Amino acid sequence: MRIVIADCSVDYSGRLTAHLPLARRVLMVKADGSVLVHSDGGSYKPLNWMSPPCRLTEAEPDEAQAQAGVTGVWTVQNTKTDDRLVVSLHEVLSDTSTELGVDPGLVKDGVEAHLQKLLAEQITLLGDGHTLVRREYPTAIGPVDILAKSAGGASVAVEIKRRGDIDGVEQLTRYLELLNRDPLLAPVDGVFAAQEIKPQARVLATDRGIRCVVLDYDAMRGIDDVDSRLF
Amino acid sequence: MRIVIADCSVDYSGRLTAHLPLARRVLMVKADGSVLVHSDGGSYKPLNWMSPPCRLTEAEPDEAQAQAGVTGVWTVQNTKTDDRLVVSLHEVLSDTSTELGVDPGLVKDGVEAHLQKLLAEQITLLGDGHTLVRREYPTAIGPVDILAKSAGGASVAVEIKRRGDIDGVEQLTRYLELLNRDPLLAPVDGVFAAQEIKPQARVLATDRGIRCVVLDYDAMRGIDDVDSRLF
DNA sequence: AGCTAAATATCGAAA
DNA sequence: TTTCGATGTTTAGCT
Repeated sequence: MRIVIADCSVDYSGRLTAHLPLARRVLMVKADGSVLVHSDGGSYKPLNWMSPPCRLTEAEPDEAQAQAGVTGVWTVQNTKTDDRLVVSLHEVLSDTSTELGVDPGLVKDGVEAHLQKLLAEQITLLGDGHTLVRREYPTAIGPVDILAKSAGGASVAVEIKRRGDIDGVEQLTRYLELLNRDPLLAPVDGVFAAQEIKPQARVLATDRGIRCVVLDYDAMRGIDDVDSRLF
Repeated sequence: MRIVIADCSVDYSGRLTAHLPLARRVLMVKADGSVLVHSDGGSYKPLNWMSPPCRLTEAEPDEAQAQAGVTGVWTVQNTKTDDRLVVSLHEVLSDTSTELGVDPGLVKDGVEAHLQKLLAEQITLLGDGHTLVRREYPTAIGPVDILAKSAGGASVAVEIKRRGDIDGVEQLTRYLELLNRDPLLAPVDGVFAAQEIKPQARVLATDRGIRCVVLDYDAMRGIDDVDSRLF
């Protein structure tokens, strides 16, 4: 990992073209040759960057560039596409390199897959007497998160989201349209289950006869823990 | 901008919980208090981070932590949510601060609006004899990207995307339904135009009688350049 | 302010 | 390998 702090201007060309005017910035060069250009604000996203696979070449400025105060030019060329990042360095305040080694990587917990697993285990959250048919029930346009049966024996298709948006309702609507063509399943009711359901999504769902269920992740995880202790 | 290179472990809790085992990493502390944890690989995305608004507090390790080799603990707390990032520092190799100032920001060029402009200029890409009626043709549920007429005089509504997804087909379907109610326009054919069309989107479009057209951005831009030179 | 769509998205799993 | 959906998405545009 090489970190350079310098006054620089940056030009990118690839899917789009973009330009960064001269200013003081942090340049991060990773071991794989990728380059990140960071400012002292904004989010974790760099102002500009080049993703691997790519190669960094350093060159002296030509006469006109030198005249403009450029002391060095970095060209970062993607080795598979024609994406290119050109950094024109003016004053360089710092240039240090450190060996970091390979990172052991991130351990995550608590995503949508977990929600699906938990709801499958606690299927009666959909209503008393509900039973699980299967998770990832396959259809021609993709798998339905959960297929269940209600106490009355009707099929229930469940779409699970962390954040319930209009897109999710549209998705479930398509599944329902398809599933209801299957005489072995029809009629199929829809349930839109999410940790948080946006008002517009709720309105659309209700309008289409789709039931909304808000999932309490912590509570579900808690019950899961209790089960783990009991068995 | 403060940059620290150190052996550290990191814990995040918020929307999810995540843990980074002890390893050598780069910590970037921006002027707004946000923190980025970078390794020497991957993309521009940090291994872990805290977005502003947030506050960084540094503390001494407790006895147990000190016993484990921890020399300092950073707690980065989001000031609006209960998201929290905890960095346990072991050996610190480097700790430097630099004043960067406010960045003038990125200048972009060449996105979806450009695709629309190019297709309007090269409307015969839809088929011989096609003529442009207008871009951004207004309807009650929003403007259609392009309205054209085919050689046979039929109306053609075009939805343009950079990446053609199912959403875009749904959007075009809604437009077509509305436009076909207008006796002055009906019948209106649909064309789904994108740089890249996902298979599922293509299936859905075809099923609904919507034609798919893949746009070659570079070729269209090339022709545009030729035109620019001629006139 | 709130919502929707795009992104040089990135990332991971499944087919 | 390609495709597809999720993301602590982030970001920009619009109502």
